[in-house]
Amino acid sequence: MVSISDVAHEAHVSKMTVSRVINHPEQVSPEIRKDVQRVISQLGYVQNRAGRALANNRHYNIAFILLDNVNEIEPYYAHLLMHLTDALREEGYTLEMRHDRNFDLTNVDGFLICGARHSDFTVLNNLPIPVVIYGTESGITSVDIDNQAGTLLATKLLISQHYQRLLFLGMDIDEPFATNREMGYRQAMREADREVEIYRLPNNEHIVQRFLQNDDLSANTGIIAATDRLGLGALRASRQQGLQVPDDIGIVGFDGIYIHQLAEQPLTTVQQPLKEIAGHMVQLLLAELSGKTVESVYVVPKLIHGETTK
Amino acid sequence: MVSISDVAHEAHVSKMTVSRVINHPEQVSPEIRKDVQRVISQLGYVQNRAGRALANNRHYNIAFILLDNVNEIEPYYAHLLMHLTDALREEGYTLEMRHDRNFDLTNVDGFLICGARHSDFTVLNNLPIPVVIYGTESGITSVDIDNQAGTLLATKLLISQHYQRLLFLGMDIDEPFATNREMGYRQAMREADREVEIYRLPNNEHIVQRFLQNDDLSANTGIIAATDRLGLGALRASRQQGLQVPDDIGIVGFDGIYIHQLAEQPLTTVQQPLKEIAGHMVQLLLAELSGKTVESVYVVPKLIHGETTK
DNA sequence: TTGTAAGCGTTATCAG
DNA sequence: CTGATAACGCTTACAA
Repeated sequence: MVSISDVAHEAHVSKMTVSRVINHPEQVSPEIRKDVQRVISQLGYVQNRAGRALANNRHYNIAFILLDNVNEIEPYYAHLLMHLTDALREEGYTLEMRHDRNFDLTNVDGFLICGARHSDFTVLNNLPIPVVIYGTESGITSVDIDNQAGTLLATKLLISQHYQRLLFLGMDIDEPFATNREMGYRQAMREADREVEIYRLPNNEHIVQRFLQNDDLSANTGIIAATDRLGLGALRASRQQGLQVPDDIGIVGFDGIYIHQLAEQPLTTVQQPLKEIAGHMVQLLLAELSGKTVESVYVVPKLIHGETTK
Repeated sequence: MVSISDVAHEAHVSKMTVSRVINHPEQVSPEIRKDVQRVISQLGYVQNRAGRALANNRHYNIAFILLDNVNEIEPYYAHLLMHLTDALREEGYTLEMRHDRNFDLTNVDGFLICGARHSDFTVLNNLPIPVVIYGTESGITSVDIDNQAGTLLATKLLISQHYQRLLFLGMDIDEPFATNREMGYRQAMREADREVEIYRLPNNEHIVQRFLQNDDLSANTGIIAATDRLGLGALRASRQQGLQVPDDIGIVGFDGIYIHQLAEQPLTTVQQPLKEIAGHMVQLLLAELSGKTVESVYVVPKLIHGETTK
């Protein structure tokens, strides 16, 4: 493996000059800089991360902690992970995968956290290294979609398509994203001067389907679902009752990764822009690492039109 | 952060003795060893990986490369990843996520690869660091399920449940796992002295469903699908034709992660034991890293009984 | 069995 | 703008 010394020797400069060309190029005279850069690419030199880590008292390693139950891991985590990986790699960082609540600080510069529940936040708030969560919680740097804006879009779409009864399938958990998705629906209904109708259920398509069996979904019902899995259950219940989607029933899901495509009819859904989210998470974390104060970021999600709305 | 020197000082020994207690405890006298261990846990000392990496010319970092198209990432990769993470972490290694074909050797001790296609193997064969793939390819250390044994099980199940027409829904790609799954079906049919009926399709439930619409699935058909997505398409086609599953039609999928549970009726499927696979992959890679010669491993998958067989 | 010295590759600091 | 030196935390080789 070619080291910085090899480059220095070959370029007839000191190791420090090479180091500077890499880290503070503006501090090196143009000619020498060019020369060193040429030698670097000629020799195929790449920084040794261990050496740099030791010198900088940094590890160039970020732990990505997925706190959801392994058996409940939704496909979109895999996509978020890939995007985080890319974003970190571009900045010279490694992503270390984890899924425990130890928050072990060993050999890690910061945490990216996903699936954290309310009960985790006291711990997270007191960690001595930077943390960015995917979700919403005051006091912690976070990136999230504007969940309320998402269901607002969804509900308005169904209103504009003249569905009469408009019901919301929410989640039976008390987490900000769940509450916010419900609020978007409430807001749209209020603005349209319509009566709300809300059910809160576990995030499982089979349960939803069974639940809606007992409900006469009569024609012209619009269903705003807090997740694609809930939407999928609604779709199945509708078809089971012999109703046509989207002619009789309109359905909009939420999340827009994988499940909406796998459904019997592709779901119209509010899509989480995971690449954008990952980018923000990494940028915020790196900013915190370099000592800056940062503000949480909220991204407005977009409607993806499938075949469950007109 | 507490370092090896702190421990050495506190325990009134040299750094080397501490190092030995960690790496070669048998070389240290019992009393001193105990004493040092006490100090270690008292101070909460943990090895700095960068220091160790630099001294050992190792990085303690393994790249996990997911070569499938990002948009086609199946949920089971997320699970495999989690298990690989755990297994590596237990051995003191970090998992670095990647999904490109650069095979960049920088700061990495080995590769774990997933989704490699035939065309990748010439490159993989000539890498200067250990590689373990998930899949089958002679010449490269690999871990795989015995795909043929899996479809053999699946086919035998449907035969034993007295389905008359037994058709195989295979994939339209020319990769060993696809071929082997087809061979398991062929073997079972040969042994039962039955005629084979094989269709090869893209791995997409919508396409399969459309394809089978034109086929009169008349009662008593058993369908062996090469993947759960294909099985899901078969399930939908059956229901669309008004046939009862599993009374009229029996279906067995393959993979057994996520999709089989999301289906309208939980699919009977051949499940990939991902935790076991991840464990083998890591063990083989570490063995190679320590210079041992190793043999590829094949794991026999198990049938999971859902509601698409009797 | 234990300790000393040197070095892994990099960068911060300070001197020129 | 450039270079010499020391230091980061750890381990190998050698000495005691």
